Amino acid sequence: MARRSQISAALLTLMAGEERHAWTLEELHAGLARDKSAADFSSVFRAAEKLAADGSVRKLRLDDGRARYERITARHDHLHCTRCGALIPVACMLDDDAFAALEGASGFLVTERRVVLNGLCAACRLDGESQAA
Amino acid sequence: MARRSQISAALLTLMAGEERHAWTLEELHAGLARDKSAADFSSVFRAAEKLAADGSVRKLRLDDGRARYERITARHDHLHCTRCGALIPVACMLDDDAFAALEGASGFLVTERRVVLNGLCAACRLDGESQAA
DNA sequence: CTACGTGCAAACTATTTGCCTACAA
DNA sequence: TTGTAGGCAAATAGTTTGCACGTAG
Repeated sequence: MARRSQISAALLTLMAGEERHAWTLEELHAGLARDKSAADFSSVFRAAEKLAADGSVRKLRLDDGRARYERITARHDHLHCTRCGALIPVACMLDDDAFAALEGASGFLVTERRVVLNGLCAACRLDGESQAA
Repeated sequence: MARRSQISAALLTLMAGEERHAWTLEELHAGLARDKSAADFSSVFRAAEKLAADGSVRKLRLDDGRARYERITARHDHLHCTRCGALIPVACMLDDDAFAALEGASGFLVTERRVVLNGLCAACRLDGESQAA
């Protein structure tokens, strides 16, 4: 595939190298800048979309309206803290039997599962209790 | 609660009266207009947000980036056809045991479940096979 | 020479907010 | 007169696109 995009490569490196689980475009953009691989926001966007298109990363949308990109790893679901914004990966909670039955009966062809539990992470939960906002 | 908002009332009536399961702001706006209850888009937005805030309707975001508002009904999950946009309610598929275990162990407090399966509805699936786009 | 990667700026979509007027309490 | 509803228009946020340039192949 000819010239490999520098930005795409930098994005993959960035995402592989940190513990953060999912990245907004803004975070990716800032991350590259921090690593001296600064690139234009639109270029980051295009590179991220391309990675998502060929399956190298997964794109998802949370209730906060911003898209996230995450590395492809084992299937998992997410906890989303609506206070601090943390996105925490957790083991898949979908009931496979119910799922299979549904797909068979309805004729619906599932291509992506989006399971997100919104709420408060342990830290924010404690925080909120002590200093009730 | 003082003057009841005409728009809020019209929205609830509209949503209760049709089979459509979830509504974008645009659809709500158009729906009111059709019913001779035309209102400004921003007023529809504010009314819908207010209903969502006091729990009369549920707001959710799909991968297409547009917010939807749906009546509160029994707990259910959704199938989202990425071709025709249909949002189909289905019985809840979440594994309650895994769910409870997770909530207990992680300290995460879940306030909302978002379970959406993206894919193709039966109709679009057939359509896509015959006239491969 | 031709395509693709990239930067820069402008366009777009879907909201979201400001401000002003009117009516109900 | 006081707070909220609702219209109108402008502002935002987050993405998305158009165009031009440069270099690898």
